[in-house]
Amino acid sequence: MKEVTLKQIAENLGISITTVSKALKDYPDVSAKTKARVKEEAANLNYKPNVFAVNLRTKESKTLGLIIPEVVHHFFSSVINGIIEQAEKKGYLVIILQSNENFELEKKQVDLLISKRVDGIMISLASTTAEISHINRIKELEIPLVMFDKISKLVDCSKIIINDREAAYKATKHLIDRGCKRIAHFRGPLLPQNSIDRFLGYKKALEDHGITYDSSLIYICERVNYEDGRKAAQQLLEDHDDVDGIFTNTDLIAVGTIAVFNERGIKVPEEVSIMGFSNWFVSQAITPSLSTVDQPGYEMGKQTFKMLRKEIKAKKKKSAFTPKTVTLPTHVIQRNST
Amino acid sequence: MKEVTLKQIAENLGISITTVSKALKDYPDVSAKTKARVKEEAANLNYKPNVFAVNLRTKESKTLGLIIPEVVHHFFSSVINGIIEQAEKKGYLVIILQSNENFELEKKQVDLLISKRVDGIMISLASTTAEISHINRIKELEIPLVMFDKISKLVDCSKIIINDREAAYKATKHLIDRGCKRIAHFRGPLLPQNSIDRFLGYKKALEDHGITYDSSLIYICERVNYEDGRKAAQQLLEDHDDVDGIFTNTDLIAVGTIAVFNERGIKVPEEVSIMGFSNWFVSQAITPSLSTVDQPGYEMGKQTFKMLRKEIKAKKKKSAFTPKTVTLPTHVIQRNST
DNA sequence: CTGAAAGCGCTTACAG
DNA sequence: CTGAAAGCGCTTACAG
Repeated sequence: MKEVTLKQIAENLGISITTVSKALKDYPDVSAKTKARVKEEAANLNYKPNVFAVNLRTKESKTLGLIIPEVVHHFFSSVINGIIEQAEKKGYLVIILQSNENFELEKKQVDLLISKRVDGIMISLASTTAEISHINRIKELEIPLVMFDKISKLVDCSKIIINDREAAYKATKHLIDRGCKRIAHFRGPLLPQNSIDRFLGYKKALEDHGITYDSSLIYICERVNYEDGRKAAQQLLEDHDDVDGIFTNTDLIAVGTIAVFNERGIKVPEEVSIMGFSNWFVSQAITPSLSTVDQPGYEMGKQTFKMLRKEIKAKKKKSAFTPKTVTLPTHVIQRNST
Repeated sequence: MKEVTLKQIAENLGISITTVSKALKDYPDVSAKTKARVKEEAANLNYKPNVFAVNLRTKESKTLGLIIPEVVHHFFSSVINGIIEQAEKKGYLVIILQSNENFELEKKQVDLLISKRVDGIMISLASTTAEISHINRIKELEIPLVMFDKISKLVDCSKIIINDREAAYKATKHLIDRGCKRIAHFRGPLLPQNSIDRFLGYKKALEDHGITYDSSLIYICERVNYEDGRKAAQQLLEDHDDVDGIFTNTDLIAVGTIAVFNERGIKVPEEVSIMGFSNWFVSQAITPSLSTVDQPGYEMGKQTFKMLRKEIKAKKKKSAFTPKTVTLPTHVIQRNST
């Protein structure tokens, strides 16, 4: 099957390639009659423009790049969902890369997307990302860029986030309101801003409510997953016997914690209240169901794409674009673990 | 910042574009000395070939398309993970589209990927896909194609699957082995092959073990999710009081079922045993933990990409390629719900 | 209203 | 060993 080109149509109709091209794009300086003939012939031959040629001419690919720490992840996959749905509606396709929380891989992936000449990049940083020169290179090349969720405050670009500190404050306050006096925190790694902010929100809530902060109640979960939650819970049980509340960095940690407590016959929430973060599907399915903070993944994806599109449009019109930060609301969801 | 092109390098060095191009690609007919000079200059200027031009010339995009029913889905996101990891290693990027189990959307997405001129397409069909002319069009255009998990037997292409019938047979037999005599099946929709096969495996297991098949014990879960599982469970409780085992089409249905039973004080597995399918993360986290069948998502993604790559390579060499079907092994995982 | 021509940036068959 | 030339398929400024 031979590919149909403008040349083909032009020859069939005995007119020039230029006119065919203009007719198909509804240029005003082509007669209605010619337009009709061209369009009919194009439809008959089922003409589809060669995107490779169009890309080369227009210097646009109508393709966006997305770098995300993990794909098998309720929250991030919800973000993907929000992004690709919106993008498709507006004629953009999305290349998805997974950094696997790995800084080196993330750097390579940024290079890959740049050399692919995507029209814009969306990124949520890996937990091990220690510096941001690779991100700044995106800015230098003037490629539209939006960061979401796991951002760096050092990069001057649009950001779609939640207020992690405030959300963590609310979560911790919820434990305090439920009567907890000695509250541990299973936090994420040291680098990511959101893990820092959640820790700070926790600490502030304690201080504001007359509870002394005790650093021995802080446990670090490097991979922020179920296994880490189990380990932290086991360690906590060895170290302390007076903890009556735990605020975890994310739901999976809380699920691991509850699993250990269930196995050991420790009653949740009677003996210890547990608070998750993110509202994964699993949090409503376990027993006891998990109180948590709702983190709007789908909406975050949607807003991320929309912001990127604004920047792309501004760039095309060569009009100025000032990066904006959008903070999405969160709220505590009370279930049976608190 | 001006883009660096071959022309730029050629001018700087006072040689032709042709020679620069050949030097960078290590053509044997360029002197070692010239190659060295060209490579040095290219490195200095941080030259990156313009992919748009390369695509146009080589008629290759080094980009693949993936259409998947749902992204926020443990199994499918694992498949995505397997695909994009392998693809990236081999220099391919992947555009991901979500059909949302919608036939019409799936058709449009196939068109989109075709017009994007991806080098190959990987697809898992939507549950509502009623006919496959859109898939056959991919074949007609000679675009390499691999189907996985939710396939159509009518399409002549490579497939990466599990033996759904056998897996369902094993799952049902497991319930029988655990002493169940009256076993219901919460099945998926009527169209998808895997939902049909799982139903047939269930039926066959009953027959082989002297249990009469009773169509009133079959409930259809259209969206195959938690809510559907809850509804089916509630309906079952109204219709029957003698069921002692349930085999569900997928884990989420089982999770919804267990939730209803927990709320009503029906003991699992003492009164009813429940068997899931797919081994989602959630199945190990709930109480009681869910017995299920392991469905290797990551491996399926990996094999899907590998098969597609073989076909792409064969096409490039214009050598014949015979579609193959790979069936991945599954096994029953016993936990506390049976 | 129509079309010749230049050009996007690369690759490669061919001549010398 | 080097390079002029054609060409991938499109877009668009310009001339008529």
